[in-house]
Amino acid sequence: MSLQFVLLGMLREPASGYDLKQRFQNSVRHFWAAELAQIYPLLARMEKDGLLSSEKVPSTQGPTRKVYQRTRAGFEALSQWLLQGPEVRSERVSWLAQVFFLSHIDSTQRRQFFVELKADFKAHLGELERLEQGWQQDDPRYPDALPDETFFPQLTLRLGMMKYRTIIEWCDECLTRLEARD
Amino acid sequence: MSLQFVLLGMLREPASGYDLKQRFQNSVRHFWAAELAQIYPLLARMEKDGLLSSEKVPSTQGPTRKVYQRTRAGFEALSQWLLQGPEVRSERVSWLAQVFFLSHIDSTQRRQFFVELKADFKAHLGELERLEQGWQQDDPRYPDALPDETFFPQLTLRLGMMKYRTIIEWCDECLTRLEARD
DNA sequence: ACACGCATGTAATCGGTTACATGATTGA
DNA sequence: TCAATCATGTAACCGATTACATGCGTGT
Repeated sequence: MSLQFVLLGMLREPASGYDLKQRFQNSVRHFWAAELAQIYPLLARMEKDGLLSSEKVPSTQGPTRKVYQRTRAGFEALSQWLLQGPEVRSERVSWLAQVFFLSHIDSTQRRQFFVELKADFKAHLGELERLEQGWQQDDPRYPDALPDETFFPQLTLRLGMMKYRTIIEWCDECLTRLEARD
Repeated sequence: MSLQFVLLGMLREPASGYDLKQRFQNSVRHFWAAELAQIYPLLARMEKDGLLSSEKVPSTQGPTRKVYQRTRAGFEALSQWLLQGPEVRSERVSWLAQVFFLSHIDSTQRRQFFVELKADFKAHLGELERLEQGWQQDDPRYPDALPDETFFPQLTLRLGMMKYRTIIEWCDECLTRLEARD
């Protein structure tokens, strides 16, 4: 049910489903993704539940837009979610499961696996670093004097980079240890 | 579909659904979880697909056990999965989403959030550290002279600890930065 | 003429969780 | 007697993915 709260959080300013999907791309994408096919029905249900209100706004191109707003109840639900404390759920990381069983393939393939893994996460890290540079250039208050609404997003960005760097470091470590064993 | 491959990987030696669930608890639990209600039907389907074979073995207590074995095709499927390279999928981390929107609650509650988060991950780290100590005491070859079947699991354990330590470090950083802002 | 971006949605399916049903043996 | 462990499964539901359907406006 967290998508509901993510949508509520993103509706600081009114937006359509289409808008929200865009907002996902350049903010929470690294720890939360959602498709339009999931967003549209959920918005409808949230309106029915009184968490959102909507109004139709004609569009310059395409069908009329349905622009949603947070209601008072919506805001309450959001803060309740945050006040409940951190929601730490068990995650599923398939590439870690693959590492766990990597003894089933031969040693060149094993090394290759870590090389690819490292490349993947280097690419992810690069994306975040570019994002950071953008923010840095756009706002001289970056990072510690930022207003609350961007300071907390910045914290998540920072953890993302730290996490990716640990994984890259670990890949290197694995590669040297594998070579030492061969 | 990764659960399928995790099961194939765990079936290095024959096991029942119930056994497999136990094996989850003390090995892959930190990056993959599964309930019996998901395991039983999946095992049945995998047998139908020719990846597993089963035989009924009477039990000392409870109903007769259904013990599964990997077939040749099952082994092929597993190595194919590993040879395809790392499966890096987008993850959903709800507590990070909460941090992203944390500006919606007041500053004491915000700090409280990070305190709880840190405690949660310290507990997780503790579990892994205890697991490591056990392995260390059981096998003098730990960690670099271990046989392949336990060396790779050990790598995943190590990354788990590294990841949790970065998160804890980040929590501390967030707390000092928040105090500096207030 | 055709592809692309805007903008809305539905339907089928899949992976996972929660709750329920059954029944034997063992130990407090 | 009662709870726990062993051991199998089914059913209902929920969250997420993939595929499909529709149609306007703009630029090549």
